[in-house]
Amino acid sequence: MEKKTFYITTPIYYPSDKLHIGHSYCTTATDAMARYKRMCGFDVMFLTGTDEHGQKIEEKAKKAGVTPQQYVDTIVAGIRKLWTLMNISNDRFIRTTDDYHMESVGKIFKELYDRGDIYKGAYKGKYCTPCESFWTESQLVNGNCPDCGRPVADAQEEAYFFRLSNYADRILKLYDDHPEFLTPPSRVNEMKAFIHQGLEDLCVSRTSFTWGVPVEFDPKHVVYVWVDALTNYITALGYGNERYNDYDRYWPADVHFVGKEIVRFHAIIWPALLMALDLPLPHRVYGHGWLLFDGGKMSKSKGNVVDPVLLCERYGVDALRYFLLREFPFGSDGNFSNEALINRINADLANDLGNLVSRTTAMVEKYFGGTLPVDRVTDPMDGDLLAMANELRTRYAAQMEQFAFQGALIEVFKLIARANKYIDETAPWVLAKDADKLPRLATVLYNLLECVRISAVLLTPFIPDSAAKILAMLGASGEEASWESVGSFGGLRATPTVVKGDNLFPRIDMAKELAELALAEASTTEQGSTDSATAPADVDEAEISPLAAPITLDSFDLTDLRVCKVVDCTMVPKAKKLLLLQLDDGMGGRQIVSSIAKWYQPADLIGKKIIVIANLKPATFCGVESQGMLLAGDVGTDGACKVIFVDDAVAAGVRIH
RNA sequence: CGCGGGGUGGAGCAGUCCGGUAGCUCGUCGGGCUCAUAACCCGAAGGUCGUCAGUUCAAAUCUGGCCCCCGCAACCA
Repeated sequence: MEKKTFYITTPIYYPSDKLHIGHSYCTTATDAMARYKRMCGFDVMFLTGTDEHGQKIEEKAKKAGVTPQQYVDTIVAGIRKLWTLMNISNDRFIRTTDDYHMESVGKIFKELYDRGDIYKGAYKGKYCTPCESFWTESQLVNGNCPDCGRPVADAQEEAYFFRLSNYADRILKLYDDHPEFLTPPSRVNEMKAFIHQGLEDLCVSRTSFTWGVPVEFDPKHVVYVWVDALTNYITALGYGNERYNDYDRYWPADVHFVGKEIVRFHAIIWPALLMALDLPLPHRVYGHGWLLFDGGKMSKSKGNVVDPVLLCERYGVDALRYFLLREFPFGSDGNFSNEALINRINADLANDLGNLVSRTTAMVEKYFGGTLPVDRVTDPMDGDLLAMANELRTRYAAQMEQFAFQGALIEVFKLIARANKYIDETAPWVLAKDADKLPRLATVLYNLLECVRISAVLLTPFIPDSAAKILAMLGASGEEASWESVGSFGGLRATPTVVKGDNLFPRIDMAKELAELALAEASTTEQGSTDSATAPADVDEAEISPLAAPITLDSFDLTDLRVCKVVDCTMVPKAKKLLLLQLDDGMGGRQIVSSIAKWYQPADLIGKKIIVIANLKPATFCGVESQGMLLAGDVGTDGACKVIFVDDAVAAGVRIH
């Protein structure tokens, strides 16, 4: 009989920068699911890859002085290395710059055009002639070109459009007919609301850049992201190309794992494209949550991007994989913190699992020289443990089938905790003192080994290397390490031989580690960019950023600092973070905007004297011009700051030097 | 009325779809054990589940209003 297939994908990532922990999260989850399904006997296809075209890459490459292809090649090499490091078991890796993919995209675009689902229209926007760039309303800064600041003009560009609007009804029906299509369910409401706002046809080609798949029948156009990126899920199987021949075998996909920010593309645009092509739809799309850092979104400018490579090096791949999938419910956002990571490693992996393995194997060696004898004496007090072990696989599977990684791991660790308790209840060290009790002792230790074995098998998708080490200590391989063998208690042979290994997960000294981690992250951040040093994690003293490069007095004099009196202060309309300050600068007055509304009320500032960079080029925020910047010192990790106030004796307008 | 997520013991979270004794980890306090990675086991303190109202025999859970926090949206001066 043919094995049942299971096709699972991650999004293809955009290689404009190094990947961060958020990408690792999604990919690790996908990997765990793929490994789980393989263990259950499915013929699994696990696909990941990179989305490499587009204007942004083109620009980045230009800045770096390399070709776009050279640029992405470097980044993609890093990504593949990261997945190797993290033990990701993808079966295939697709790049949208792969020739076979580009060939397929060309054909798909043409087919959609021939079917009438793609038509030629005009893309309206704002055009900056000197920069030769199109911008949307929302990209403009103060109504001007965001690059050069010069005025833009209404313009239109010829473009091809996909008739997305035609599919609104069919997509709504899809959600109703197949409630499992998009999960968790909260995402469905969001999509319905979006569709009800009215779907517009989708721009699927551009002429303003060239880094993409050319439109075969109109070569000044390149295919824009949607048709190029989303179709990777079928081109990687060989749809429209000769490179692979797996489309019939694996399509439709069983599940696309995607971040919640791209649910819309996968739950609206992708099904619409497939409908237009008359192809079957994926069974499920799962929109997982984000990892937040200190409650805020990770971003480069906040300096809180967490580097997965660094964490793997310090704690091991399995510890990181375990943490990511145990700490956070997959469908919701989660707060990443170094403290939580270390805490989780210590509490679960070191204290509970690692220590259980250690104490169990140590006792088998100590009391029986490593091999259990065959004589047994059971006791009613074993019942609870055995019942739990018997049920575990069923409970675990129920969670895994819902992509509830956290729930599945909680189930396994309930057995691990129960086993630790069982040691206390049975007190093997007491049994060991009485030769008559040795059969009972052997039973106790067998029960423990068996629980360890079942746990290790079920943990394999999450912590593959460590689970393998545990099974090796028990001498369990082949059938004794199989999914079938953990369906009920007793799969381990009666007289196992055990070899105690090294500590699987050494305990981590929290205080010491947090301090070192803060330093390590700071140094990687500095290498990567000019961003200020990363936020200190639970370190008492504020982190002091490194001294800037020396300057001359002349260069300092370029900065005109003035004492200004705050005459009036109000909130900027429609802005949450901005205060508008009217200042007496001794030169007729000026206004500045400052993003300190979170920490200062207008009343806190009125009448005070502050220092302003007075010759800073004016800029506009939320439609309000700011003619300078006030000085303030950071006091927190979230941008909190204290304004520098000046002694009232200094008159407004005085230059600071 | 811009869109979305969230508010549960000191901290971080589960539970909310499918109402029925409020659970987990860490921390604190007390006890036990000595096989083990100063780990493990037991016990205790600590919560009006943001708030107001409604439905119900019964609400963290369902309904409506309000408050607060966060992300995104032209807000990193």
